[in-house]
Amino acid sequence: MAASARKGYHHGDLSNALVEAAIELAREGGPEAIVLREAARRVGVSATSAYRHFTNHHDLILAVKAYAQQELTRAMATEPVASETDAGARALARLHALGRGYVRFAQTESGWFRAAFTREVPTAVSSESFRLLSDALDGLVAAGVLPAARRAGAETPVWATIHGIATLLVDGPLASLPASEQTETVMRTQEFITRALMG
Amino acid sequence: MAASARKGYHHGDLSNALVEAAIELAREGGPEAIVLREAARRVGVSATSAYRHFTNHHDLILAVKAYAQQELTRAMATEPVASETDAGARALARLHALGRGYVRFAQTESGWFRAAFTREVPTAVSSESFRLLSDALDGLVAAGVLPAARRAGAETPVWATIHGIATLLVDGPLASLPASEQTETVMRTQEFITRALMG
DNA sequence: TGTACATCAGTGAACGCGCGTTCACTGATGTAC
DNA sequence: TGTACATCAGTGAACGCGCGTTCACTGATGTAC
Repeated sequence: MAASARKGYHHGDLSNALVEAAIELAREGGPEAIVLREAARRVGVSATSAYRHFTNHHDLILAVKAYAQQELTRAMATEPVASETDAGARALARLHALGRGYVRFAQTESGWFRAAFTREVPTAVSSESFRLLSDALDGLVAAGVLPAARRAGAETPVWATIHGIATLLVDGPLASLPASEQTETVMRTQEFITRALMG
Repeated sequence: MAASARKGYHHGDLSNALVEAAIELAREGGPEAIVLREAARRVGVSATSAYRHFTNHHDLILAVKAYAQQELTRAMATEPVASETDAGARALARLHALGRGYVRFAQTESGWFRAAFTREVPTAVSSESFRLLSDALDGLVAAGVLPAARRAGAETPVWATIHGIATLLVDGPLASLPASEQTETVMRTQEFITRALMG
């Protein structure tokens, strides 16, 4: 059911309605499931009408990809942070929360997660989520727990590690692991990151 | 050009010829490019004939995926190892070579790399490449450079890190980085792993 | 050594599918006078 | 306040595409007697 039902011949908010339908398709089946005709069908509109609002199929996918990236960022930002009294531990807890949010998003919204990284439509790094990570690393330095000499360029290896575990668990050969082992694996990976940064 | 040209009505080695053609398709365009009809076309045979050797399209993809995993393992195993005199450094060099091989394979044969991890046809972990990693980690313990207490379950975080960087570089948002920065990034990631294991 | 016959490995035509996209159109809306 | 008309946002029919797969078939091969 589309967010805004039609009122008459003109829809009024078709562009948004189509994107919303496409987002739902991606949620259910990942980026491959973003089918222009199906999105139009769900909104209750002819397939052709989409071309008044998007230049083509890729354009629609792009909109969904942007949304999925934004949701990933939100999952990272809203993941609860373990409360700690020590400043160093607090900074570390913040970093871990980002990682947990990332992996959890991949697990609970794997369709969106895959859409956020679809090759179909190449995009640059989402600067927002990269910023969250940067800030958390800065926090580690400020708390005196990460040597400043190691700070430069630390984002990428941390990101790679979390992205790797998320991908392997959700999309890859570790998907068949029982849930308890998946959790265990994620925790070990977080410890791994901790040690790499300040071990 | 198929490896074994036809001689008459019967091909003689059609099953292999089709797999080889499919492997080449994947090399050029990744797993999505594995098209049964196209493989048959390249071998010079009717599309229908494939069904004498494979139950369906997925079956063909599976064969290609297995091959790609095997090639990945081979790339890891054949990557030159930096020579070191110290036993600890030697063990570490071995681990680094595996990672370099992994990333290099992803970069130079990205079609195969993606095929090795295609969701289209789910498979378990390739035990061979996992074994290489296990052995390298055992080597670190034997050389006294990785504390035995940290050995258990170390494979996954290391794998995740390398897999993550490979994926981001080849398939993802880091693909647009200039080559020199890519190399730099991979090196930093290797150091990151080193520190996590023995820092 | 020859022959009947089962089996195997190919063939070509066709089906059904669903997609993205184009085209000429029409109904609704808003603006100039 | 009413009307002409440009513009905007929809429509339905159709195209072309290429895919995986099924079907009834035929040519080649090998084995039993």
